[in-house]
Amino acid sequence: MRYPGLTLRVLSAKDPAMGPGKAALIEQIDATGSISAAARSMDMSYRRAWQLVEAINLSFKQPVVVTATGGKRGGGACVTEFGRALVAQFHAMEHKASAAIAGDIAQFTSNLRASRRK
Amino acid sequence: MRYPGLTLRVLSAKDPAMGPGKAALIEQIDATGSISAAARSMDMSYRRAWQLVEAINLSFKQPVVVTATGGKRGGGACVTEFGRALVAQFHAMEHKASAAIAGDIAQFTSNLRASRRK
DNA sequence: TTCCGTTATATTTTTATAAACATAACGATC
DNA sequence: GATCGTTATGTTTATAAAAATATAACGGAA
Repeated sequence: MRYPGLTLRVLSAKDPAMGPGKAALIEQIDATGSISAAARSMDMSYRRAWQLVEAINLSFKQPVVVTATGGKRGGGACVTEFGRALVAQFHAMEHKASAAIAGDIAQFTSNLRASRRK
Repeated sequence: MRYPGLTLRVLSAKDPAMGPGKAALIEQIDATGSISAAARSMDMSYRRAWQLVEAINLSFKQPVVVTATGGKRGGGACVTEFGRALVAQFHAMEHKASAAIAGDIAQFTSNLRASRRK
């Protein structure tokens, strides 16, 4: 769901270990089995995706994505059970927080001006 | 309150009309009576603060900050009652959302590695 | 009419971020 | 040992964001 004109960062960090973008990347890696395929599907450069994966793995005590090089299909990447649980918990937090303020959204957005042109 | 290693954007927008930074700026303008004093207190350039104020006022149907030029003390800026209500509601939403996931935070952050040194 | 601190705005410069490009290494398969 | 798609990494270029710099205008007060 998309809300116009409002950013509510309930939690913040200068260099967050997890966020909407990283969660989406992990899910695409899980769906495709490789960093490069995930990057393609998200219209992201492989380099950027790989750097995000590196940052994610360095942030947590346990690995979130494990990779393999070479082999019959060139290699690949897998999301660990720990990683899946992490993403699931992240989404659960999103939903809880979102539900808690659902009633306020309409009131708030009613004050927004209809989008001005350029 | 500050949480490490996690960004949870419950609401998002490409060009948000309101967020933590803008709310803080409005509060400083309200406390100091001028955009320039607010900018100084936040270690922000006057230009940047003014641009944020302009964007805020353009975003909402009613003015949030009203300004005056010249005069005995050079001019100044005031936050409208509408603006104060807006900021109050924003913080109320922050608190509601934060409270809704307070129980998940400790669990989540326990998975974070102790901050690696550069 | 000169002074002051502020609002308001344009222009330039710097910095940070992202993108683009290039290439090495891996290892199973044939 | 040649091939293939992937991981892994360095280097360069382009773009965007921020900062710095500069200046005009405002309008009371002295």
